[in-house]
Amino acid sequence: MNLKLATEIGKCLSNQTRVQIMEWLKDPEKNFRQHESLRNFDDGVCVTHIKDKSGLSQSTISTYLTNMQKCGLLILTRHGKWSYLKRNEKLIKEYTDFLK
Amino acid sequence: MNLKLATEIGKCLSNQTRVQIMEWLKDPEKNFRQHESLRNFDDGVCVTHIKDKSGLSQSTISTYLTNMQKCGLLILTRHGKWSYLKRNEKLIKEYTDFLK
DNA sequence: TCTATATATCTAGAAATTTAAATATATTTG
DNA sequence: CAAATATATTTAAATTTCTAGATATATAGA
Repeated sequence: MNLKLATEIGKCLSNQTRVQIMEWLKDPEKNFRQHESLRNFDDGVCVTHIKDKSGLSQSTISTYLTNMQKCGLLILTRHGKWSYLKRNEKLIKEYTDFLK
Repeated sequence: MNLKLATEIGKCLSNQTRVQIMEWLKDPEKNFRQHESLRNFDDGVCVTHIKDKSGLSQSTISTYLTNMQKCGLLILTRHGKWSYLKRNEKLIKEYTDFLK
C-alpha cells in the first residue's frame, strides 16, 4: 500500500452509495437474491442486482463499480454476459493496516 | 460506526495531503521537530508544523484539519495560542473494523 | 491596552466529481 | 445473422471540492 493507492481507495469510499455497496457485499446471501445463472455467490453479486438495489442509473453504477475495481476494492468475474463483483478482502486488509 | 460517518471519514481520506497528514502523525518524533512550548508529543503536533510540512496555505490546512477533527479522525488540544493534533486511534479502529 | 502570532472563517474562482442520457460494445439466443 | 440483454464509454450539465486571499478571533507578551 502506498499514498497514491490509499488516496484512490479513499475516493471510492467518499460516497455513501459506494460505501453502502461495500457493506452489502459483506453478506451477499442476506442482501441479494440468487442470480438466475449461478447457484452460489462465490464470484459475488451480479452488477444488475447492485444497480437495482442502489436505485441509481446503469451508467452511474457502471462507473462506480469500474473505479472500485480499478483501485482493487472489488474483484470482477465475468460469466457470459453477466459481471459479478465481490470484495477484495486482501486489499481491504492492506488498506486498513495502512491506516492503522 | 454508521454509513454516514464512514462516508465523512472517507471524504477526509480522499485527498493525498490529508492521507499524508494521517501518516505523518503516526510517528510525530520522526516527522516533526519538537515544538517550542512543549517537550513531548503527548497531545500531538502543532498545527503550524503541519502547515509548514504540507506546503499548503494556512487557510487550506486549517479547513482540512477542522474537518478531520469534526469527523473524529483527529483530536485537538489547545495550549495557549497553539493547537495540537493527534490521531484518534479509537475512531480509526472503529472505521477499519467497519470496513472489514 | 497595543502589537504580534496562531488559528478560524468567509468568499470566490478553478478544478474535480456526480449523475444520467445517449451511444457503443459484447454476449446470448432465436 | 438479427434481436435482446448486460455492461462500458462518451458527453455534458449540475454540484461539490479545492485552494488561497482577505478578514476575524483568540491568546500572549510588552
